[in-house]
Amino acid sequence: MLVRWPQIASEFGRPLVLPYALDTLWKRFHTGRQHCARRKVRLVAVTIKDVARAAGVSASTACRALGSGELVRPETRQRVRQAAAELGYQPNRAARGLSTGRTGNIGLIVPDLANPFFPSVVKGMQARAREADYAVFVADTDEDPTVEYSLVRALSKQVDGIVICSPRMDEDELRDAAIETPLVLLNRRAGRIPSVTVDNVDGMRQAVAHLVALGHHRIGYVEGPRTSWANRERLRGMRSVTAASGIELVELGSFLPQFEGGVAAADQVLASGVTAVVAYNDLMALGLLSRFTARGVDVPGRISIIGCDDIVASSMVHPPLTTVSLPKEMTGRAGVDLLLQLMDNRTGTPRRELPAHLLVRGSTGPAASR
Amino acid sequence: MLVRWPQIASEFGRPLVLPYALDTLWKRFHTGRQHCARRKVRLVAVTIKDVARAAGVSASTACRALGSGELVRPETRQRVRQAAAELGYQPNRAARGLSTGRTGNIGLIVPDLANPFFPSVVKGMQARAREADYAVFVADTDEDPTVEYSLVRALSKQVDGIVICSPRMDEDELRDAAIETPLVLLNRRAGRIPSVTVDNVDGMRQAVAHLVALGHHRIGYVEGPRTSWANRERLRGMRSVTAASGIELVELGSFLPQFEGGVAAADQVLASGVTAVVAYNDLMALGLLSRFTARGVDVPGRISIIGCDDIVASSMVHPPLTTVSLPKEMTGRAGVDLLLQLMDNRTGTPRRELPAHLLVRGSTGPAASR
DNA sequence: CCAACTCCTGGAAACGATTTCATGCTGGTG
DNA sequence: CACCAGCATGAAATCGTTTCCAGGAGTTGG
Repeated sequence: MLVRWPQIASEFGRPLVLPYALDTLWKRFHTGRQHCARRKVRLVAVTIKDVARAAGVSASTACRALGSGELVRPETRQRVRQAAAELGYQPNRAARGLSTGRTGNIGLIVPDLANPFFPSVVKGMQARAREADYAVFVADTDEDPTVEYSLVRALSKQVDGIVICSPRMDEDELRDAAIETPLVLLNRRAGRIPSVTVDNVDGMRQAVAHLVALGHHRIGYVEGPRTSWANRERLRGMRSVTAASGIELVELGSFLPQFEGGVAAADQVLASGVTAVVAYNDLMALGLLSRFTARGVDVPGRISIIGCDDIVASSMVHPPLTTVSLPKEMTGRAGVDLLLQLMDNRTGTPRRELPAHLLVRGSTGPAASR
Repeated sequence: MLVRWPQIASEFGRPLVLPYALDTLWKRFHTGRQHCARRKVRLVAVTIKDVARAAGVSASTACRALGSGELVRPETRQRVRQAAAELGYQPNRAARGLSTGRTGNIGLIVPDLANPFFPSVVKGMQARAREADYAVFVADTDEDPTVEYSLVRALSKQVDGIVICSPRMDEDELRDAAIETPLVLLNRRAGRIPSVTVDNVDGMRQAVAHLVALGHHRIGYVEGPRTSWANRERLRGMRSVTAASGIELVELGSFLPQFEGGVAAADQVLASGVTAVVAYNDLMALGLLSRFTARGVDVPGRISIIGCDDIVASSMVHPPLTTVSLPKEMTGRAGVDLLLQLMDNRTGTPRRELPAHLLVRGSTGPAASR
């Protein structure tokens, strides 16, 4: 039901294809020439009134028929829906937003899109959000907690709820933010704020168990940022698990949670005399590996490395990295789920904890004999 | 000027901090209790009427004062702006959108967020978009041209313009899409659609010149997807440059533009007897490198590798990858620039071509003697 | 036979910002 | 003194959707 309309097209400056009945457009054009000329986009929109007219009902009935469908005779609803489909009606989100106070958008804040961990989370969020007919704004803080807070404030006007992935803010700020707008945290717990986390302690348990089985007795842990909740959890896990197995734990850091941080940590790791090391994340593990390789230290012959996250790059290096794999896309999906739940039912503190699992690849091997 | 309001807070179900004068809120609450209860968010909003009242003018004047500032006495404008600042006024985007027909959003479509090339582009776009007070919707097509087109249609209702990065659609579809909504292409040229591209031919020239200087005479090119314009350009560049230098070019592929594609290509590269290979992108180059390392082929001793893009992972491997570095964030910024330009002046076909430059790292060396 | 009730529908009033149109005021000119 | 241009301002209409309210049609029960 597409109609070409040369007049408008010429005023518009280029060819136009309009999903609209010709006479209606013509009337609009002539009754409000100036208006149309200024607001060009308007011309092509099918409104709910058009649908209502086509179905022979009022706008209010059309609205009810297209919405919940309650309080309308099934026969009427059917007629309206068909008219809407035929005209290709798509509700104007701005108008709906104005009327309902909802935007139909959700926001996602991540520390650094350049860290391959986060794009995976974004993918998961988007997939789930689209299913629920929400669109996602993504914002990046460059690992700056200050930016993080101001982003929450700025975004909160444009979205119905916000998901923050691995927030670096302190707990008070998070609480403040959660008061202003529905908020869900990923990879972090704080107060009564809904959150999706991964069982870091169990992840570390699997890593240590693997190393113990390979005969390692002295294991290093390279810390990431102290502001990271995940780092604190992983450290806690390493401590309790090594203590339980009678293994000696050497704590190193903290370092930047990036490749460079791992490079910087490498020589300290070697000097500490451990035969295996667990890094806060894969980027750092890759940094360790790179520096070891450059210094001619054999991995895993002389030292074993385990990362955390399972980013794509970790299987691209040689040897491929043994790592504690986190369900990244699932984390994103679960975050949206919780947010949706939170948005129509403000009570409660939903929480979700997802499992991690160890992925054994080439960077771990039997402990070197002393 | 924050006021706690226990009554509303209790109805709201949790503590609330309101940036608003107490008496006005009180009035609103009592005149429209039900309404307020339903539309909870509304309660805390400062509208332009509040600003107008505070400044002692009408809403229309307030609007003019906050906008262009024309047609208002400077003194009045000053007063209105101050009132707005004091009340913390933030215009309701939905209402503005309804009135102006603009959304204040722009859309970005990328083939695959998991490819580290694209997040960098996203970062650049976002930085520029925020400067212009636009928000960015990001969507991911999973390399599927069909999804790409339907995403354009879906997004176009919610945004003022769309940027597509490395589109895989064919040219006709792109043209159709560009008719419906302002559109800018990144890494692709098609018809008269505005675009930001990188000088791929010159990038290949630099790569080949480097290899020639190292004594290579027979060079391979591993193709990416045939639907990729960048791939065609790079191939074209390789052909013309090698022809001009009297070098023999071996074309291989096409392969998936991912790590796995490079792995798959590696053995064919070896069998072809070249001493150096240029890959369509870094992910593929990393795949080649990985497979070579696994087979015990010395890089760069036996064979040199050059990638393209300069993703972060390419400096994390051993040896670090020599690559044709593309200005990723700049591409994103320039894309937004063009889109902004296009949105208020529909005529013209702005184009921007950015330079590439070769980054020599460890994966290239002198040609092996035969 | 009328009151009370349910079910569906249409009219109208929001929502908040923008823009058009009308009006009052000032100052300058014939 | 009359008239007009130009400026600053306010009132009102507009965008498209949702929701409230009133009312009509039909049913049930006293």
